[in-house]
Amino acid sequence: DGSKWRFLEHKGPVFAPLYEPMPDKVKFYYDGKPMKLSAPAEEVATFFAKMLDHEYTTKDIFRKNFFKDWRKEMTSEEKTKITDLNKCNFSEMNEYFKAQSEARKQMSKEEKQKIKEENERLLQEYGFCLMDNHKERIGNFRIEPPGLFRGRGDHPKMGMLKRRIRPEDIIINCSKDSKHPKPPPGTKWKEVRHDNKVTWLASWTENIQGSIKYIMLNPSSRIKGEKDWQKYETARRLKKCVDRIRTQYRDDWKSKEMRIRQRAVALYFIDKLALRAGNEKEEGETADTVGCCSLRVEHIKLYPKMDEQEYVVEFDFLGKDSIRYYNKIPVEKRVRLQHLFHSISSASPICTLFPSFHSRCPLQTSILNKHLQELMDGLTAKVFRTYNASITLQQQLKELASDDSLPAKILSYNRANRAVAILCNHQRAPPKTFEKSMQNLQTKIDEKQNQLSAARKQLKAAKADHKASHDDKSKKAVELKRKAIQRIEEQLMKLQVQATDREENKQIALGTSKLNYLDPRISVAWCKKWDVPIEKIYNKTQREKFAWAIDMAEKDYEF
DNA sequence: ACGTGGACTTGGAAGAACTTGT
DNA sequence: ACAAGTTCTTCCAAGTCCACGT
Repeated sequence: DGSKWRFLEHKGPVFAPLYEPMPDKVKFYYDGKPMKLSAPAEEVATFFAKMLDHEYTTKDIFRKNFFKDWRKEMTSEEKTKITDLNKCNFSEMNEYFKAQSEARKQMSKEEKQKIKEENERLLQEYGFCLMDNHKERIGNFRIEPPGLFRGRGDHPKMGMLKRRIRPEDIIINCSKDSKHPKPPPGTKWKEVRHDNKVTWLASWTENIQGSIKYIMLNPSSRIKGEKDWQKYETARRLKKCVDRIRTQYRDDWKSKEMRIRQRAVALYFIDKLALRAGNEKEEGETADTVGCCSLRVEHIKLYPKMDEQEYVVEFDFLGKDSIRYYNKIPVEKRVRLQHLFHSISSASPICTLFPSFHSRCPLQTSILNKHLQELMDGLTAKVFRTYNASITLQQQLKELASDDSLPAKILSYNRANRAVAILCNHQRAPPKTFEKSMQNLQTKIDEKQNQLSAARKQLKAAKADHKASHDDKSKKAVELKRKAIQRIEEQLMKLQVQATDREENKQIALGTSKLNYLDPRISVAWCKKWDVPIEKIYNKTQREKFAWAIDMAEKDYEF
């Protein structure tokens, strides 16, 4: 009936610590002269000071937005005095924070232990709730602290002040018959409601985009786990009818109706390239990123012939989180789509790729999803990502499966995982320490190789010795050397595998696919089949999230 | 039918915690 | 014991999709 729980009790959120004013000796300078700031202005200044080493603070938009919002917190005198951000010197504040974090690192064991215990106490008190007779872990029980908004990519709002959230901003959601959370002394909640049609425990409206933020349960909770399971079951249902759907959209490429042809091409891209749906967004409110339906002419190039291949489409656009998507694919004969090639050559680059000439509006995700819903119950664009990710993992694991050593098996698994991450375009910035850590590994490999050749020489010597003397002692020595070589060879192999894995993973982020796209039962089954301990694949958090799958899947599980 | 707000999933980066080698 | 390196956890932004109201 749409209700998500019958009973819900919790203690409410933990608020961000109050602002602690700077010690007097830490000065802010305007135009070279020290200046004491009012507490509100000083607090916002510290947000900027903390980020001084970050590239953000050099960006024009960031500086402009910050300065505008900072001025709103100033007293009228401050406002008249401070008129130019370039004349502001936050470096003492910046050094103060660096010193503080250094001091934190240098704390004694006891002090660190004390902090740890305090955190643990907070977690025990606020980090859990009671939902339908189960104690469940809350995902984010701390309210986001105030600070400067950091968007990704070219975000027009970067640098704006994210304001402090007070109890008066918070809506609490819990059972009527539960012990309601108490607001801090002298304050009130915005509202206490009892809505069991939703899963969140508390919410507030954030001031940058005006969107709502929630406090929800941890992925290990029943409510998230069931949903996750359901998601993979939907993807498995798609597996059963994907052939039919593919046949249909190929047929639709020939449709007389432009609308249907466009829909079919979009669907093809979503299926083949695992593109996101691409909802329309309000212009100027966010970074300019696109998905399938919001692709513009400027994002693709068509090559009637490229190298050996005919009809190549080149994609180059910024997707979610402003991550660049770049790919070239030869399209199937029938998708050489008259209309795609036609309309693109004449259209302006900023036109959407799927405009509509006959109806007023371009292809929208809602239209696409409505169509998908008719093809299969519960089918939406993102199900294709889940389906293609999971089926790819399963296939790759079949191909890569081997009776190799454990490290080799894990390399195989990571490679399969990597194939999925590449499909979904999950990229990361190469780690700052990447080159160095590769070098270190190489040094280790070289050392191991030297060790190996030394050991081989020793074996030879031992053999010669044995030949000469033929006694038991020398025979034993030969055996020992053999064993030593075997051990070193294993170690060397392990290092080499590690190096390969790391190199291949330089710019690939495996986490997102592992956590959100791969049916965990595939991995559990693979572990059981090949005798790989599940801990090698999933860490503690991941095992908690996928507890349902670990319980459920046997070695013959098929996605 | 359409547009908007709301709820929930997905995403990479940064910071914290742990491990390893010296 | 400690510094460096690696892995885990947290953070919070940015998507998807649906329900609801007009």
